[in-house]
Amino acid sequence: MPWRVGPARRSAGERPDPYRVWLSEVMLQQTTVAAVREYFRRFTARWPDVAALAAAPDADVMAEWAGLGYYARARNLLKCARAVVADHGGVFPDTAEGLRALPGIGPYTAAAVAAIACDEPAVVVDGNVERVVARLWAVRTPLPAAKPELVRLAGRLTPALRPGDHAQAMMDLGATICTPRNPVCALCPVSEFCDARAEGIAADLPRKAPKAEKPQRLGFAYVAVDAQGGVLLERRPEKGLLGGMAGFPGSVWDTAPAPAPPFAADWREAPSAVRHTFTHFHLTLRVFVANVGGAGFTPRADFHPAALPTVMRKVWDAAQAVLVPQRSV
DNA sequence: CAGGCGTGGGC
DNA sequence: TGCCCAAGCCT
Repeated sequence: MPWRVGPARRSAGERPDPYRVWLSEVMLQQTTVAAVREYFRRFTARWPDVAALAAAPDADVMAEWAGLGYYARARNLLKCARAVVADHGGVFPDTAEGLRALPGIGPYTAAAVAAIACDEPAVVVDGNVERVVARLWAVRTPLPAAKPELVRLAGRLTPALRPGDHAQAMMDLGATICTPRNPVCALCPVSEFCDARAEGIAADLPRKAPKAEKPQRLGFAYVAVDAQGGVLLERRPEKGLLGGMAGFPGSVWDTAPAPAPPFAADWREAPSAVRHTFTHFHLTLRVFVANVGGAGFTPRADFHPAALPTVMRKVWDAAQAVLVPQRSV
């Protein structure tokens, strides 16, 4: 990964920049490396250190995070950066315990940053490590009940020397070889020590509690565009789904919402509804469009669909089918 | 403390 | 296609 410090520079005594390690680890929470790479590049180009990020306007950071998901991470990212500047002189704490006290840094991220950036032999346990350890010791207890046991076992493997490299090696092993389905045991460097492999149950571990079915929800979204191409946007409340992000006005999203246009107009329905799946429900949005102006519209020059969360970008895309073409300003 | 909280990719 | 999920945290 581009933000890593390679072995040559490591052996020269160079440590990774804690700011970059922290930023990458927060972005990687529940998110794949492929999805993170470009976001990491843009964030570090625009805000090269924690002081620069701390000084950034909220809306700029939320817009840059748009599309990456779990937007509470972006809100906590800013809170954390500002806390580091305000309470720690602009320097990240150099222990897992100190890091853990900051917003958006939980047990995993605190341990990962401490191990990678500070050489602290912290026990780093993410989903990959849980899987690798559960297989090595053939732990049959389902998650999340097995978590404390898996942390204990992971601690047995954690070395005093190069704990950061160890943590990343464990996670890379889980991401590339000891995968959730079809683990490639033939390529695994520790297959001879793996109890699950010996028992022929590697692919069945770790066991997990069954997940609840996602309910269907419905909603109405309204795209108003004025004669100059300006659009009506609103900022969503700080807490809850898509908190703090920009979006189009609309109804609540539940089983039988009432239409909720922001004002009376000749609303025309887009031919195709938007379908989108969130963590805990499926959503179908009917999209309505009107070519009208009004107060508070965002000028076309300030409107960037890429700064919208993905579900809202889908609404914008669906609206194009019934938008009267605008003359460019 | 179980559930809320996004998204894109892989199979 | 639809379902699985991925380097979790917060309340």
